[in-house]
Amino acid sequence: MKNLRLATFLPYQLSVTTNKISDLIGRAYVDILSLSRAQWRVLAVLGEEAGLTSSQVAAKTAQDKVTVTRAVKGLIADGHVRRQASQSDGRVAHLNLTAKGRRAYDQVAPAALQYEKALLSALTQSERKQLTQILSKLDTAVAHMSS
Amino acid sequence: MKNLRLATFLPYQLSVTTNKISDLIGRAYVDILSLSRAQWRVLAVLGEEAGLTSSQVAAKTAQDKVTVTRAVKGLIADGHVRRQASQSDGRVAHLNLTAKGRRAYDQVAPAALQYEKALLSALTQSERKQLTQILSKLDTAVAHMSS
DNA sequence: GTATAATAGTTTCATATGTAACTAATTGCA
DNA sequence: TGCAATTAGTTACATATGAAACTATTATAC
Repeated sequence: MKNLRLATFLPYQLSVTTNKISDLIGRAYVDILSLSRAQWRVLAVLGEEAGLTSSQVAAKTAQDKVTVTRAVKGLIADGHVRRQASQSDGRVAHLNLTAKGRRAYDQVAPAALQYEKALLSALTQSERKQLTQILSKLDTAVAHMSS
Repeated sequence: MKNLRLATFLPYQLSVTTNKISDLIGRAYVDILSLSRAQWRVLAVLGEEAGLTSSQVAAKTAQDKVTVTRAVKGLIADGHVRRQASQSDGRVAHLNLTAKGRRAYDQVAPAALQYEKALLSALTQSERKQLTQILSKLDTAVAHMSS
C-alpha cells in the first residue's frame, strides 16, 4: 500500500479547498448581515421555497435538525423569518421569510452567485460539467460506504 | 442574473459532499483512537515529517494555530507526541511522534487510504486527474479572490 | 546598542456544534 | 378504540471553534 501523504490525499484536498471557498463566501453574509452559515442556508432555502418545515429545511440544507432549530430561533429573533403552526399536524410549523428576510435574501443571493461565477470562470466549460458529475459520483459512493 | 438554487450552487455541493466524506473517514480515527479531526491531521503530518514546529503543522494541515495548539496539547497528554524545545530559537518547539504515536499513525493511515481508494474507485482514471486539476484551479482562484 | 516591529505560541472569551435525552403530537395496528 | 412505535422539534450537556489579547523571544531599523 502506498504511503499516506496529506497533501495528495483526496479527502484532505477536498476539505481544504472547500473550506477556503466557504470562508470566502461566508464573508458575504457574515459581514453584511451578521448571519451564521447555518442561518444563511436556512434563509437560502426559504427564499427558494416558502412554507418549509424545520425538517424539510434540515434535509434541503444537509444540516442537523438541532442546527436548524438554533438557526431558525435566531432568524425569528431578528425578524428574518416567521413561524406558523400547521393546521393539519400539531408537531410541525411552517417557516416563511418576512419582508426583512426577503430583503436580506435579495441582497446576499446575488453576491453569492457572483462568487460562484468568479470561481467557475477559472474552469473550462468541460471542467464544470466534470466537477458536477464527479461530485455526484462521490456522493453516491460515500452513501454506499456509510451503510 | 440567474436565481440562486442551493442544490445546484457549486460551493454548497462541494461543502455537502466534502463533509460527508470527512465524516465517514473521521470515524476511522475517532472510533479507533478517540482522536479529533484536528489531532488526526497533526498526527498525519508528523507521521510524514518529523520535527515540525507548531506553525509548520498549522500551515501543512491548513488549520488555525489555536486549533493546533490544542490538538498538540491533547496529543502530548495522551502520549502520542513529544515536544522538544529548539536550540536555536527560543520561541519554537519541535514535535515528534512517540512510539505510541507512530503505532497510532501506522494503524489509521492504511484505513484512511482504504477509504480514499474506495472513493476513487467510483471515478474513472480520467476523472481522478480532472478532479485534482479542478481543485487546484479552484484553489488558485479562491486565493486571488481573497486578496 | 537600543527601541520597535514581527513571530511563535498560549490563554481567554464568546459562540458553534453534535449526541443524547426529552416533550408533544401523530401514525400503525391489534 | 387504545397502546406501542414514529416523527417533529427542543433542551441539556460536553466539546470544538476562531478572534483577539497576551507573553516570550527574535529580527529589524536607526
